Parts: sequence; structure tokens; C-alpha cells
Amino acid sequence: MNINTLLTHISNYSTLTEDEVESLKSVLIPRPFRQGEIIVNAGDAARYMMYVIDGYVMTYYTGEDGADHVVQFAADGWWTGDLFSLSKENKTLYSTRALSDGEMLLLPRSAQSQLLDNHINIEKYFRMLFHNALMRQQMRIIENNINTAEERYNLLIITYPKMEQFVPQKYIASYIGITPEFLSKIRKNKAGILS
Amino acid sequence: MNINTLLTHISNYSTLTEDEVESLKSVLIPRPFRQGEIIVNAGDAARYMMYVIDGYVMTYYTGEDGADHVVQFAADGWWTGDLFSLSKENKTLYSTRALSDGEMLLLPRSAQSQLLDNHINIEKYFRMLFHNALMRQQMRIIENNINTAEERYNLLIITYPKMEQFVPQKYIASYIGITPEFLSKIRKNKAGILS
DNA sequence: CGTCTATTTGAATGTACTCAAAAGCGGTGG
DNA sequence: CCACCGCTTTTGAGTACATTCAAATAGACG
Repeated sequence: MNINTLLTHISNYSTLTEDEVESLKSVLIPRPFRQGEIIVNAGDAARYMMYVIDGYVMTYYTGEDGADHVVQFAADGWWTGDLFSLSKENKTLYSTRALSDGEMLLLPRSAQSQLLDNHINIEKYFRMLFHNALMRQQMRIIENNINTAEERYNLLIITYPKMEQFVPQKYIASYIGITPEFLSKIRKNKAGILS
Repeated sequence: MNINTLLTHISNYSTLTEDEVESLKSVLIPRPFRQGEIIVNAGDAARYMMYVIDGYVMTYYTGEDGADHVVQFAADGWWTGDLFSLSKENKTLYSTRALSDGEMLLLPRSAQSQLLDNHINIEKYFRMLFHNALMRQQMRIIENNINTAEERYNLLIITYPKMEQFVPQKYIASYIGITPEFLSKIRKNKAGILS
């Protein structure tokens, strides 16, 4: 199992002791996945945090009307899904689906609680991780309010140029909060401008 | 200074030692505020996290066009503003403004770093605080995409009924991402239905 | 009371959605 | 290898949601 990518990621935030590294290694579960596979289903017990080593996944919320709403895309080097694994909630509200073949590491809920309680540097890592994620989400809410759909789309493909190559358009549409039909029209306009 | 409200809040998440309580008390700065006062201005050095003891404040982002966008309201018992005080950034992107007279506790940036490094239970508290805030923000993004402006408004006043009494409508409009004019029309429709 | 700001109202416009149908595309089986 | 199936994307017409701009009204505060 290639845990190095995660250790490198952690080292950007916090310095783990040998002991902490070993404790972490001992509880992570490698989990390969295939394109299209549903890795976690909303309503399941909230069991894992997931760290993507290779490939692409997305996490989405299914509304009362049955429509899916993409919350997050994740590529290698990203944690994803199931923040609720740490909270009081038993069930996760979100589903996670593979957009390509790949592999992730699962960090089980109970093991994570143990790690956090016993290893201050791991606690620190997650504190900083959540803090950064929170700042980004806050900015995303503002950007959603300020920008039109077309501007949100442009921002997305500038920030993550590779995303278009592996994410079906309808999921991109969902992520930026519009219908697939309307995204198609936006793209058509852009093409017209460039030609 | 009334720090008890904060200590109670912390005790919901983490149990502090006597020593930790003393350390925390020693660095908090009471800060009374008056209605309309700008407590923090965007572009200022990111100096404090703020915990509201009494009264109401809001935190907002000023766009390139000069328009303000409300990020968060905070009443007593809420942390607010300036998440960036903990990050690498030197300047805060957000301004904080008092919506009523009241009082807050300031937790200076440097003191907070010290506290987090030296007191695992305080680190744990903030980890859980950020984690909860992150879950809420994620859900807010989804709700913004799913719901119309009218539904977002209804959701807000059901969740925080008292808010209408002290927050000017234009700020509520900003928070839910619409113009003040359109919020006025939404409210007019509701009144019509009720009469 | 007067001034300043917030809110309301209305008309015209722009942005995004719905619904329906057609076209494109990838995989599967014959 | 091709024909078909299911799913995604495109296209268009009609509609709904939300904004802009301008003007009138209402409230707050000194």
C-alpha cells in the first residue's frame, strides 16, 4: 500500500513521530475502486474518511426529489466524503462514487477517534485540514453568490483544467449548481467566441 | 469579564484542565462594541478570532465592485470572523460589523497558536469546532443550489426566527444571495398569502 | 423637523429552468 | 463488424426566477 503520498500531505501541516506514523499505518485500509462503482451510499453507517491515492471520485447529496447534487470532486491527494464519520451522526448524508479506476485509503471511524485522542500531532493535522477546508467552503459560498453560472464554470475549468477530461458534464453542471442543459448552452457560447 | 459562556460552550466538545482554563483566560481580551461599529476591516492584519458573548455581529466580504456579501451572522455563543487569523495569511478578507450593542472576547492570533500547541484539549476543541462548521457550510452550499430564494428565506427565518428583529433586510438578502428589492417582493407575497 | 438610509413598488431585462425532441457516443451482443 | 440500446449532450421554444434601474414611501436618528 502506498501511504507515502498521505504522509507527505500530512507533513505539510504537522510533524508526526515514528510512533504516530506506525499507529496511522496500522489502521488504514487500502481500497481499490473501479469506474462507476458506488463506494459509499447515502444512508450507510458513517464508517470512513477516505483519502484518494490514485484516480477520481465524487461525493454527492441526493435531494428529496431524487436529484443528485455534487458536493465535491476529489483526485489523488484529497480527503473526501463522509465528514460525518467523525460526528455524532451514525449515517452519512452523502454518497461517494468512482469517476475512474483508482485506489483510496480508508480511515475507519473508531480508529480515527483513537488516533485523535492519543496523538496530538494527528489531532493537529486534522484541525488544520478542517480549518483550510472551511476557509475554502466559505469562499465558495461567496463566489456562488457573486458569480453567474458562466463565471463559475470558467473559474472551475481554470482552477482544475484536467477535470473536464474525466468528469461527465452533467456532474460539473451539478457541482456549479445548474442544469446540464444550461451548461451545454454556456459551452456553446464559449466555443462561438473562440472560433 | 464573563468567560463562563465560552467555557460552557467548550465543555460541549472537550474537557479542559484547570491549567488550560487559566491559560485561556489569561489571553482573552474583552471587547465591547456599539451598534454599527466596524470591528474588523477587510485588509487589516488578521489578528483575532472573536467569540460573541452578547449582541449580534455580521461578517462580510466586499467584492471587487464594492458590493458587500454577508458570510455569517453571529449571536451570543458563536465564534465569528477572521478564520484567517489562524492561517498563513496576514490579512483578513472579511470585515466584521456590529448589528447591535454588545460584547465579545478576542483571542489573539499568537496566543491561539500557543494554546493549540501546548494544550491538547484546546486543540481538540477547535478541531471539532471547525469540523462542525465545515459540515454546516457544506450543507449550506447544497441548500443554496437546491432551493429558490424564497425557500432559502423561509428556511432562514424558521431556523433563526429572532434574526428578522435585529438584522436589516438588506443584509438578510445579501446572506441568502439576492438583491434587497427581490427580498422585498418575496416578503410581500408571503404577507398576501397570510392575509 | 429635516436628512439620510432602508424598503417598497413597477417596468423592462437578463439569467436559468423545464420540457420535448434530436443527435452523439460507448458498450454489448449477434 | 455492425446494429442496437442506454445514457449523455445538444438544441429550441416557452416559462419562471431574479436583477436592474428609477421613483416613491417609510423609518431612524440627530
